[in-house]
Amino acid sequence: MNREQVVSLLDHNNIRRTKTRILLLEVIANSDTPLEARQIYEAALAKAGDNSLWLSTVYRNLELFLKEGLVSEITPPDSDAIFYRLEAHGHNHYAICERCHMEIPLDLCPIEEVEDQLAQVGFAPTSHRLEVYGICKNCQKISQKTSQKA
Amino acid sequence: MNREQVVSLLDHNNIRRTKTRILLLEVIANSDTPLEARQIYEAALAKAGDNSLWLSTVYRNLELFLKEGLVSEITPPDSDAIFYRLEAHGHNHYAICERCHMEIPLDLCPIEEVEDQLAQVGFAPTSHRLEVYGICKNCQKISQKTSQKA
DNA sequence: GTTTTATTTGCGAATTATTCGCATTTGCGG
DNA sequence: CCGCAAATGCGAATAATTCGCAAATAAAAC
Repeated sequence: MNREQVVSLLDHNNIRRTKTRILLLEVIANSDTPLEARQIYEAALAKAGDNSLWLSTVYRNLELFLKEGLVSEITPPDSDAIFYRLEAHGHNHYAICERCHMEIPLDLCPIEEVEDQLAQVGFAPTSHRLEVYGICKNCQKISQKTSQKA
Repeated sequence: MNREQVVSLLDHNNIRRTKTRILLLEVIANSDTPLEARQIYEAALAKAGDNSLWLSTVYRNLELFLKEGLVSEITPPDSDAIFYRLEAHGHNHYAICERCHMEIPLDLCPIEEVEDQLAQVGFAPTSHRLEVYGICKNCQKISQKTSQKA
């Protein structure tokens, strides 16, 4: 995702387009794995040359992006880290590798199946997500090489 | 879930049954909403009379429970709080109210549908979860009463 | 049912993550 | 351009999480 696309993403959501926000969104959008707040900050620093932004600003903007639905966060089932990723336009179905955190988007949306059940109890859904955790093909290979006995 | 059940849960997972762990699991298991670390700590204190445990111990045990798969954590899509709940024996499909955090277990498991796709890319699933966020019936009522105009 | 041994906890200190406050700067509509 | 609301720089304050180690405790071995 290039700068222009990021900018129009901001515009469409009525978010003022500041240097920092464009930078942060570029980092998030172009990462192939979700990132922690700290990682986003460091990547942004690296991308821009030192001293160009502040950690508190990262937090403030992550909060904003979250609220506006531009990004979403996930936590793996066996740790308590929080990772942020671009919220891909209603596409909340992923397989996520527990080693490298790579995400594989899933085509099928299983929400229809449960809608009946929800309707019966009067639950009004606003969003949903399906996450399949496991080990991706590549990481399987790596662990084969690594563990000759264990 | 009573004390005995909690104890056997620990036993089955080869976790030493200490006073603290039983207490913590009881709190988690008997809450009808997921709780934050701090809340678990406070509820446990209240349940046991003051000074009987320490926040760092709560963290240590949550980490353990997570690793052993006794509990799991979730974060709502629009905040970065981490909530812990009993991991209900492979039952990872919930509708979660964004107001009161109540969970409604879902009957259907949609994982089979995506298995083909995952197999094609060599992804080996270990766990999955489906979360539907929204507003439960009860909270809908409340907001009707509250907001006479807005 | 004692003794032994490895684990867990109490407790506070240390570290890290997150939020706040406020003066200065910056987007953006007129 | 000008003005104003919003955003950022920056550090301080607060909250969350982890660490260290001696004392307490659970399960194993006797």
